[in-house]
Amino acid sequence: MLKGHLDAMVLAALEAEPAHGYAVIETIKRASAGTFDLPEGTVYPALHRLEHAGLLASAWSTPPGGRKRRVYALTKSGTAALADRRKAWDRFSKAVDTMLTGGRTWPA
Amino acid sequence: MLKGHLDAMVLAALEAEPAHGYAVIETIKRASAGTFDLPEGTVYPALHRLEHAGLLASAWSTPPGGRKRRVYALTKSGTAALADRRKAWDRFSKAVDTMLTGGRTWPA
DNA sequence: GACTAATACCTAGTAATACTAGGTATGGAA
DNA sequence: TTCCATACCTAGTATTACTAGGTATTAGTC
Repeated sequence: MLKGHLDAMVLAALEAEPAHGYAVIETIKRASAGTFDLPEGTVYPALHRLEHAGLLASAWSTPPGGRKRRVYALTKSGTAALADRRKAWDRFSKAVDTMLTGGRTWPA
Repeated sequence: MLKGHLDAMVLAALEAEPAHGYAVIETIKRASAGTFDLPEGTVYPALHRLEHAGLLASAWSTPPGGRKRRVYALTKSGTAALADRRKAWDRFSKAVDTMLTGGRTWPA
């Protein structure tokens, strides 16, 4: 349902500050008002993919009295990629909007 | 890049009037101002899929002095599906927008 | 102390999707 | 007659997101 734009959302979730996988899921759920309640099997592989592509870097951390977490942060490439993805999304969504509404105002 | 929303666009392209595959490609290209220049290998299988799913019906036609074409039209299910897809797109795109802009106005 | 829920990570396998790369054929223009 | 645009098709491929499992820790409850 959201194929192809997951990466952009994951990168965006990490823009403000580095975070671990579970937190990324929570952030996306909250920011999308529940529309995107992504399963872990979707997000963890995506994080690995993005790290492998050099857009994210990770490090293990163990907060005081907490469990071990892998914290991901945007790399320089990741920041650039996010900017690209935003532009791509903008073009993409405008084009789909035009296609689906035919230029009309969407009836209430 | 547009995975998952192709069907909606194909259905929308056929909403105004029935058309054949090649025309659907042209319609989408024009309506999206060139953003979506879909290869035939993407659109024809999609038309077959949608017909198989009962959302489209097709008939061969040979216009005077023209080649044989397969003309597709929305079925009743197709019209309903298009309405659903539009709503889904609306929710989806709003959620991604929020996620990517973080509620901020997008800087120029 | 036992049990449960929430947190936190992971992977193998699967279904679907869109695309690549081919192929066929006709009509009109150069 | 050669080429381009039209018009259709399919087999195979890469990618993607998801399903369905598994492991482990911490905190709270009974």
